[in-house]
Amino acid sequence: MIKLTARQEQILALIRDAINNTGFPPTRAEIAQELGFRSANAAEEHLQALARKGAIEISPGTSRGIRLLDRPEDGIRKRFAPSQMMLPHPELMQFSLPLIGRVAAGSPILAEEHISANYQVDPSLFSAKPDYLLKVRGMSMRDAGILDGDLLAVKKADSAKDGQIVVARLDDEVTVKRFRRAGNAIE
Amino acid sequence: MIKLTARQEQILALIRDAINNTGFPPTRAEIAQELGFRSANAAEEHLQALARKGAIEISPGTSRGIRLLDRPEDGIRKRFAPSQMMLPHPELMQFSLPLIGRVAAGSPILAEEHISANYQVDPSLFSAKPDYLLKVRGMSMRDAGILDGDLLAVKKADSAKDGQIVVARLDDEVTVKRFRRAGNAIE
DNA sequence: ATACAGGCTGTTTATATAAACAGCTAAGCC
DNA sequence: GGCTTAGCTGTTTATATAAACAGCCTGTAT
Repeated sequence: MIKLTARQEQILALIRDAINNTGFPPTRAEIAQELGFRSANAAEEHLQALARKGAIEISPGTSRGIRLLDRPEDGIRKRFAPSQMMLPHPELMQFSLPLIGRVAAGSPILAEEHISANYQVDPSLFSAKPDYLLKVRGMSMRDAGILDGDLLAVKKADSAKDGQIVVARLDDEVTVKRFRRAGNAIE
Repeated sequence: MIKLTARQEQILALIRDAINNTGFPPTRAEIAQELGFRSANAAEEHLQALARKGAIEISPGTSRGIRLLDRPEDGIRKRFAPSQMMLPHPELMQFSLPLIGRVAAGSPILAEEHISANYQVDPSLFSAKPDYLLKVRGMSMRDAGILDGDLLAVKKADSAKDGQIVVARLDDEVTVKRFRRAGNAIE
């Protein structure tokens, strides 16, 4: 797929969110409102650009006729679901991680109510057992290779080493960051 | 949920198919055409009936504003539990990490409803046990080697070191970022 | 310097769509 | 019979929505 601009990635993420949250794709007007555009035509042009680049497919003349052309990315479920039922040998056992969704300020991150799903995770992918999964929103960690929509396997810990990527809970916010302490300052 | 008539089940199946095939719910007219109705109002009434019985949810005034309300089976907890009950050998123990999905404002992040799947995760890949998994969306962390669709193992922590990549919760959204504190400001 | 793409505002228009209203039929129920 | 529910046809209307057209601005490549 042709590379997208940052703004186009944002539009794409917004469409994904809309589908996940409402069950159907957004209209041009809804996209414009969400991003603060004064004209819905800005959204229209972004959609055209995304279609040109193969990120989405547009059904002409159809309201909300936006289709994501992402990879299915369901291989995870296919790979792991069966193994869970079998559990033949301990060494082949897979483990299941809860995917944590968006959380409002003040609520415990590991509350059961925030678990949107459980995934079977391939043990060979991790050196230590994570405690849960987080879906990444936004592009702020692009430089660290963490992209919008990423699933973060989170492991609880009381301390973090310098340079480690951690999930920090600051006040009401949970943030994924690379831990780097400079004197008393925490980045 | 109130029991549906055969015809209503058919409508519901049609809606499901439409979403799976096109990516968005059908209009009244499309439902009518699919089933051979001469009037789209027949579809409208079926939708109203389905909404009354709790099978779907309708967004008034919204095109294709149909949302399926069937729970993707609450077997998440059931599937999740077994792997924890076995734990044959401590040293071979695998762990199950839940993939957290969408979470409404104010709800606990690890709620069962937010777990979209469970992944089998290899404990050997982590130095510490993550708490959950997050799926990365977008390319914002590309420079850190975290790509779209990646699973992030998130570990809860009370503090973060400078440079660490952390998961931050802003309002309703979870963002993965590199933790960087400059004086009182947190980037 | 000039062309061009990305990203917008603003306006307009044809049409897609939800949704109300009026009827009609068959089956079940008291 | 009178009443209700499911399941339709047919018509109408207000609005939601896609999509074209005209500009403007800012980089960046040529």
